[in-house]
Amino acid sequence: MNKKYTIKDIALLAGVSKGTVDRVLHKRGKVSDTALKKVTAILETIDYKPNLIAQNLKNNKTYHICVLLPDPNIDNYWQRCKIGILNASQDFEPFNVIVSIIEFNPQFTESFVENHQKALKQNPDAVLLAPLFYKEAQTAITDYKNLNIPVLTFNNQVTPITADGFVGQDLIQSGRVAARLFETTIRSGHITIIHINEDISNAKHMQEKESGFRTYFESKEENAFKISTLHVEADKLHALLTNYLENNTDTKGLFITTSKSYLVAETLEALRINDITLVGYDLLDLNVKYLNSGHITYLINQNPKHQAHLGVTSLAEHLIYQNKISKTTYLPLDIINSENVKQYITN
Amino acid sequence: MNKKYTIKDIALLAGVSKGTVDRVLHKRGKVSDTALKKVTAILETIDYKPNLIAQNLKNNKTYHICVLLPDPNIDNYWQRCKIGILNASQDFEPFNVIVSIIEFNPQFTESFVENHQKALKQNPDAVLLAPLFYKEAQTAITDYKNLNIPVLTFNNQVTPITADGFVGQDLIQSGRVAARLFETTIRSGHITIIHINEDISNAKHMQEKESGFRTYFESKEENAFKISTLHVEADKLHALLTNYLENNTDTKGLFITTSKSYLVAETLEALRINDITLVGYDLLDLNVKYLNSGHITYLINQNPKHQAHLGVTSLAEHLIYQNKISKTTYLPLDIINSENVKQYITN
DNA sequence: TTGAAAGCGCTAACAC
DNA sequence: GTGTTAGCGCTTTCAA
Repeated sequence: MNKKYTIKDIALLAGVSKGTVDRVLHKRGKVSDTALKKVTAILETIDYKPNLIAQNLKNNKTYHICVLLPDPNIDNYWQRCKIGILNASQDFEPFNVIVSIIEFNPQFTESFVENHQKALKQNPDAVLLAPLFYKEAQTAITDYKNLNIPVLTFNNQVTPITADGFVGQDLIQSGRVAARLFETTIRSGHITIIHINEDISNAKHMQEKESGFRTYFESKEENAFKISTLHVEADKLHALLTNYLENNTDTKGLFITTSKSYLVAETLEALRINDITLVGYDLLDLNVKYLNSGHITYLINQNPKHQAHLGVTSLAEHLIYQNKISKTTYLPLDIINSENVKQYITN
Repeated sequence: MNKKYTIKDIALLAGVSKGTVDRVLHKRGKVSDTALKKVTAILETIDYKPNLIAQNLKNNKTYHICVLLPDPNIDNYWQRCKIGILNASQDFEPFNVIVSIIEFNPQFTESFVENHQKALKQNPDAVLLAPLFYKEAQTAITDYKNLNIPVLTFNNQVTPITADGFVGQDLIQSGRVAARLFETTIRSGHITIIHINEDISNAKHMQEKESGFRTYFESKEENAFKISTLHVEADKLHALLTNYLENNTDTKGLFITTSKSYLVAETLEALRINDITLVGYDLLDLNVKYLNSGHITYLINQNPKHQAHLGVTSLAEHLIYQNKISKTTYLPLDIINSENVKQYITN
């Protein structure tokens, strides 16, 4: 029988008081050798698990988690992150965890720095942040560490970073997923990787995806593909791509490394091109529209909502239950086509 | 300021005792009109949310959830379900929820009936079951309903079923996902749907997938595909398929509606056929092996682990927090290729 | 009909 | 060092 033991039971068995048992369990010292031995002896024979509920009932302190992320109004990608954060926030409300969201402008490092200061002032018990800017993020993390505040990063993995953990995706592998999709869909031919630069903060992201993409093909014995790379500013994309496609009529695939693949789809639609396989990222409304129209063949879901949710959950459980924060958590790389997109959006 | 109100606060504000407030909150009657009015007046002005933790601390009754599923040793598909159940079980251990797993033999209806009786004897507070056999499942559900025990079904959606809810996948849509995968990979040609019958319990499953698969192509303006269907017993598959492929050299795709696609891959490997696109279901070890070797092109993940986890979670939260059990929960239809399979297995 | 009081399991302050 | 005690928020019993 696996009876549920309580502190009271242990105290009774060991012939000491609850207080002593508590001191032993929490290694708070001030316990005689004999008492210590008696209690540990009991603890070894039974399977004692503290009642986490009761533990937290007493703890009427409220925990404060601060999340630092880009303003979804400036970059829509972050909207779903915000939803994930709000959901997680609700989950932990009964445990007296409050989550405050601070938004910065992803176009300016100054905005990040400034809002990081704002976060510091709130004196949070834990911080979740999107380390868009390498240097500034590093400094911010050091600030928190000095104050002994646990920090978790998400979405952008910047190594070597000194945060307590990271939640996100393996971007190299994500490039390989795209590569394999092209391999099965077009089998051979010319594929162009398009990096759409809106702001510098994405550079690392895009580069890793390209690296995974290329090495996938390079590691094959026979490589039937020709790979090119194109860097474009969002506002010049239409003109440049139109021109590019005219000069590269052998183009069979386009791999867009950011969430702006709808911009490319718009161009293809305008040019009435239907025979190019387009693989991009993220379930933005506009991307989904073009996925359904067939202009985008596959989207890889970076699952921002789940990332953020997991980040908050991980920190909350660390605060409440003293759970360890795992160093690296990689989320699945979801492959989305027109037929399975619905469930990913509604969930 | 959104202060956290407690029953004590309300009692103080209303000038009554905690007991009375509690009676009002739980509509247990035995409250005078005046007291009732005073308390409800207060409740309307403030935002009171009971502390779920404290609520459950008192509840030293343990909840018992019973899960009825096929023996994973007989059909390996259910192994990951079991893991999901055990995980969820751990999550709710602190809340005094115990989960017992009862396994039946999916090859015999009698085994289901017999084990259902075993479950009944345990007098559980809630039941999660895989309704493999329509008629017998229906009877079982009625039994539980008569005893006022909430029942959730998972994995197999059998309509019209009278359970309180269902967790699983949209199988029609799942067939459409496969169809779209073939459309992008082979563009045109002959595809054969293979139903591998091990036992009758899968019939409905396979039929729905086929239906979704076919209607996807039928709804297109121009249909470049020829679709055939093949029913095979597992032990006769190799011989029959070898023969079939000899007589149907135009075969470009094979869609396997069960988790046994590795059997087909074995045959293709033996015949040294590499140019047939194979789409199957589920991340069984053997399937993953052939996914990595390239004999299987895509797998659709039915996510048994998540299904079962969600089922147990949903029931546990119903018992603990009186959460409603949602009528239908559809999980995402994950598309898996050799490059993203890893994250799905380890998570 | 109502308030007072005990107690769920755990923690922490406080006497001894 | 150690036991006792009060209290976290809520439920439930019991007297009044």
